[in-house]
Amino acid sequence: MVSDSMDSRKAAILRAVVDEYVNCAEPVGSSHLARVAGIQVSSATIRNEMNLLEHEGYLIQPHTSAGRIPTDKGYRYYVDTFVNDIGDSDVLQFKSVEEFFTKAHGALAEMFSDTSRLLTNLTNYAAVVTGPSPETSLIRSIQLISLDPKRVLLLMVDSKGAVEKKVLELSDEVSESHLEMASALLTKKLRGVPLGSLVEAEVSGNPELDQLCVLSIAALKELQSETESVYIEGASKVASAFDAVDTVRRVLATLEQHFLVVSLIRDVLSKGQNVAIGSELGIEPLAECSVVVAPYVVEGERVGSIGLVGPTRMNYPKVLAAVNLVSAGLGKRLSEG
Amino acid sequence: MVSDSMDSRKAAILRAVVDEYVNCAEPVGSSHLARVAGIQVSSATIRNEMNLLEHEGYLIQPHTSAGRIPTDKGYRYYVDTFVNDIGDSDVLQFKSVEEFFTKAHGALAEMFSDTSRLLTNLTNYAAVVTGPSPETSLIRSIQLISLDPKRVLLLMVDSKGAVEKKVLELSDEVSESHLEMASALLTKKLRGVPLGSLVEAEVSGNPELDQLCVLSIAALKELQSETESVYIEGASKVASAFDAVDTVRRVLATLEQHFLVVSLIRDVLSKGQNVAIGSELGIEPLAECSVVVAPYVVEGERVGSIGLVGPTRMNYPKVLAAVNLVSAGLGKRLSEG
DNA sequence: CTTAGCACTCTATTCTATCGAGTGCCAACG
DNA sequence: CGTTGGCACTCGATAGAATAGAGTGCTAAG
Repeated sequence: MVSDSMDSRKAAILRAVVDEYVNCAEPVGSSHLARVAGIQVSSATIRNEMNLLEHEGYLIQPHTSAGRIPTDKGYRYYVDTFVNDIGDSDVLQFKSVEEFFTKAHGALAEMFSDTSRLLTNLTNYAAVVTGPSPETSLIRSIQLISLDPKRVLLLMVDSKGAVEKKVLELSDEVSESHLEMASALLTKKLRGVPLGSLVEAEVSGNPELDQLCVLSIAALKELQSETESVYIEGASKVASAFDAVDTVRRVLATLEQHFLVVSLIRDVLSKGQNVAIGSELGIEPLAECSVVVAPYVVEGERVGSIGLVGPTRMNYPKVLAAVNLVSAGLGKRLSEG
Repeated sequence: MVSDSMDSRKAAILRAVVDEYVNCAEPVGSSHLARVAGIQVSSATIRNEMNLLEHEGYLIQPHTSAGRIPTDKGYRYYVDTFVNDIGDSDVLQFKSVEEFFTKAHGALAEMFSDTSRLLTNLTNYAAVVTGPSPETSLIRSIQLISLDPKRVLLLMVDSKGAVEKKVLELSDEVSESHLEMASALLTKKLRGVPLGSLVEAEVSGNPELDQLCVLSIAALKELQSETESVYIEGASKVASAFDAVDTVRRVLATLEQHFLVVSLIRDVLSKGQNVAIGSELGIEPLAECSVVVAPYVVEGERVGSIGLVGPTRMNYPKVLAAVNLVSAGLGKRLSEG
């Protein structure tokens, strides 16, 4: 990496590139910027700066002799730096959100799916709303049962007697005795632990046992995410956001795996972030997507979260404003009712 | 239209064209059929027959010197004629459906969305499950209130005191006095009628009043559809079914309008059909789609329905088998619980 | 009635030539 | 020394021309 000296002019240029690219979806060139943006230098100077920005990893050229587009790092800088400039955006939007929440009524589930629809309509991206987590039940016991040499059924019984199950796919065959040992070990370690607060498996020495434990804990985490209620709306917006039908398919297929989306949102929030960009998501099929999330607060407690999924080339200011507005509105509404 | 004499060989050829096109998604030519299908005549003969089938409207050529693809009419004939040949399809599928319903558990809503997911996974098309209609409430009164010259708010109060509202968009301006007359007329005619069994508006003589009545009744029907619970899954399957991203967007946007989907399914069933093909749907953005539906029966009563939405180039035998299997399973499961 | 043969049509593919947006570099300028 | 106009260069996108081949309709013979 080159000496990152980000003076204010370079920052302004980076910002202009992001804004322009978000609008037009086409690589933006130096002369275009000189004309459009409020930057009072010649295109040659802009070219120099863009060159630097490229070497520092904020921009790339899709091919020589095209304009430039922001990298994930570029978007990240944009979000971190310029987001504070943004007031709560349009008044129009503000009013319609307020109106929505004063008129909203009906059951909780309806409230959430309506909120999800509101979000997707406000922003034209796909929206996610997670409901409050089910009361955290405690793990009582865990059983691993062989289905065939490489597939194992995980049974979890919780403190209320509910049984949840999940199939593990192993990479290597495992003996019955190992299964029994792992069952005992997991039950001993996890008994009384709430499903919501699982930590990583500690190493037990034996590699085969470890494999089982790691897989089991991963499966338990999935279970938790699966039992959470999720409302996702706006599939058609995904189809508008990308022009490769293949990307659309990949993204939609991923969004249909609710537990993935839930744990994605959880991960982002747990890092204290509210934006995750492209590769930062760590989910290959969503490499071209960004996620903007916010928790909503009822009686001082974060009970759930809302989020938007769109292309990395996303209108961050607008989306951040929408997410903040809606999460505040939702929290307030739920605190009253 | 030419003298439709559909002898058995022509029917076999039509069938083979549909089968082949469903598989390969490419126009099928005469020589290809002569090779692949179990038809023991030369390609020249097949060509002659295909020519006839085209003139009779069962097939078309996308362009001269491409193979042929079925028209909506072609699919219709295929479905009406050959569907009885089809046993309950794969045993594998049968078993997995049975297994699903013996293991199924959880709340009603969960049951429906799981069923929807089952359907979409079995078939690789988008699935729709409608829950039981809410207890049919009776209309108590109807009020039309002017918002601005061309927009009117319809208020409906039902027998339980619940208020539902809907905005009507008029093509012509309407006077206050007409609104009052229409309100009175509608209330008189519809008082005590269950929302579910609205019939078309009868003519009252006055054209302006009629416009209002027709619009109001349409709005009330929409209201009914909107309050029905719907579970739609498989957006990503839509993205796989079409290769024009624009078509994908259109179809997904339409599927997101739940009331449209619900009334579509209702319409198909009310005609005693269970398949609607392309233009038969009467919904422009779904012109390239087909819908296969089945009601499910609990304690002798049709309480809801399930359906699949895919491209007209859909695997009808498989989908019909799946729909029948699942509706039977769902009905049985709900009758027990 | 069926079928082999053939001329014909028209899309899809490939290749080439051209255009132009955008760049990097350099020399001149304030 | 930062800024700017000028310029040669690169490379994708677009348009046109040539070719290949799949598939047809028709005709004449079996």
